Amino acid sequence: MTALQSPFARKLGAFVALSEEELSALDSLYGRRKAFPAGRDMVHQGQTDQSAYILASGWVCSYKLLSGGSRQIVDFQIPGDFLGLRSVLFRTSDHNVEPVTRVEASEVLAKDLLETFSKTPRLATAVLWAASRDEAMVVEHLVGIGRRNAKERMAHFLLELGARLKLVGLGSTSGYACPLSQYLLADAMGLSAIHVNRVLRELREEGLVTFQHGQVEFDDLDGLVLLADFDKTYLDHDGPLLK
Amino acid sequence: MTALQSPFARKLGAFVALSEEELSALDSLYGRRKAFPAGRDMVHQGQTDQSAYILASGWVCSYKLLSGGSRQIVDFQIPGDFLGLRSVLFRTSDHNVEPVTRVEASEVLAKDLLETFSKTPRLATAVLWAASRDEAMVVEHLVGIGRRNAKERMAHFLLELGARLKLVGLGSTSGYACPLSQYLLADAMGLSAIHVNRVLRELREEGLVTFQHGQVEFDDLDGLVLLADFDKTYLDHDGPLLK
DNA sequence: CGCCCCGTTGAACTTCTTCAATACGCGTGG
DNA sequence: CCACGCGTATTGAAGAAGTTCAACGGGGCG
Repeated sequence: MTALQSPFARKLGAFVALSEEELSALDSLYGRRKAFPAGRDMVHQGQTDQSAYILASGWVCSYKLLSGGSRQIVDFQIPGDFLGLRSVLFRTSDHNVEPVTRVEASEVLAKDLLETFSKTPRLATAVLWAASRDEAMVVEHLVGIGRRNAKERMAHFLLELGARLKLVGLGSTSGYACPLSQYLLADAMGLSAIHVNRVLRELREEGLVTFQHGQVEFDDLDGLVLLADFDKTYLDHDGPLLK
Repeated sequence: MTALQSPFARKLGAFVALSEEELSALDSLYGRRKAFPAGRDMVHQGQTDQSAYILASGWVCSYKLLSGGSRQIVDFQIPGDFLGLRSVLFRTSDHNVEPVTRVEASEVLAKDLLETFSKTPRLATAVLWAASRDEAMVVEHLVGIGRRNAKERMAHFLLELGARLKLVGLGSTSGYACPLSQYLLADAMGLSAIHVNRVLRELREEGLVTFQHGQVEFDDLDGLVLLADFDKTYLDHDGPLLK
């Protein structure tokens, strides 16, 4: 159980130390497992009454389109992330969701979710904690686009992604596998794809990070953290915050 | 009662038609009334265990500081807005809150809030609806900074603010009073104050909107909406969404 | 009166975008 | 098996958008 935890359990475990009982309650949450091919939207803007999902494998992005045709990616979800928590609670999806890779996700029914929460409140705390972190990340993203230049922004993004992946066992302080194209990066960072390319080259040439062939390698983690003004505290928590 | 509603009641009423009973339950929510002078932070980053507030008068902004000294304003709160709902539920404030003007706000204790929610669920729905709208606004803000140029961004911002103010009776389709300096606008839009000045001049000279002497006047609302790619639907709802 | 904050404008400069062209890998159909 | 097309990565050069530096005017307040 401990060795083969799901990414979701692993992530929650970083926030709240979970008992065997709570872990099994978590298992009962998982509904039907569904697969989605890369590229075709899972969720459309304005769609109502949809399920939530827990990502088991693969990456997705949440984005909004503008009338001019450009798009802004609001955030990425990686394995272990909860998808559509808000839209279950409020039944309003104001953005689209597109799988970046092939994706496997477990459906979570609103009923089961609420039931589990009332039976194991610590689990609810953990999930809401995770949701709160997601919100904070959107704010941090906003700050980055508004007040960081392209290089700092990219550095911060790669570090944050690394921290999140490490939390679910998909990365380490030395690097991680990353399926994002430069076009996706551009839409996330509010840049052009060409500039993304240049920025990545500069970061590489300065010996800070190498992002090539779907692999991010931190060549100088401290230097990168410094450049990005990255808050290292939540990069490094190995034990649960709440015993 | 109906004539002299608080801004908060007025806003919730736009989402959910409230009965007399629900309105009086709302009244019981309001705790001690506090006043804050302009300029001195009400909430600091990292502060724990603080109250929530409902703004009665005045404007505040929520912002984050970067190590370089620049800051990014995440959003503004106006009369009727709930302040710190999240930090009551999660007890983590990851940003600062500064009054833009002198502010009067009613304290809301977590206990009273939850109690009221369980007694009058429709009120809970209304509050969460409002919270959800706030979240959506942060996302829209992110999109604007990432993918709209300065003029479109400013236009969108002024329209959104107008829509929010109209909801609480502090504005109309022709304009509203706005205490924000060009420096505050700059920090909100991710621009320099100088460029904000230029953009405002251009918008004025093109006959779209005039922002001078603390007053925003929509000179050509349709033209502005067009320029900003503004979703007019929630600008215009005069009646409650939920009877 | 003088100070400070805010608004305003000009001019030089940086950052990022756009346009254009080339290269590479991979899968498909001939 | 190879040619072709498509999506992605890469680079150069010109141009647009926004920043920075510098200076000045006006109004409110101690």
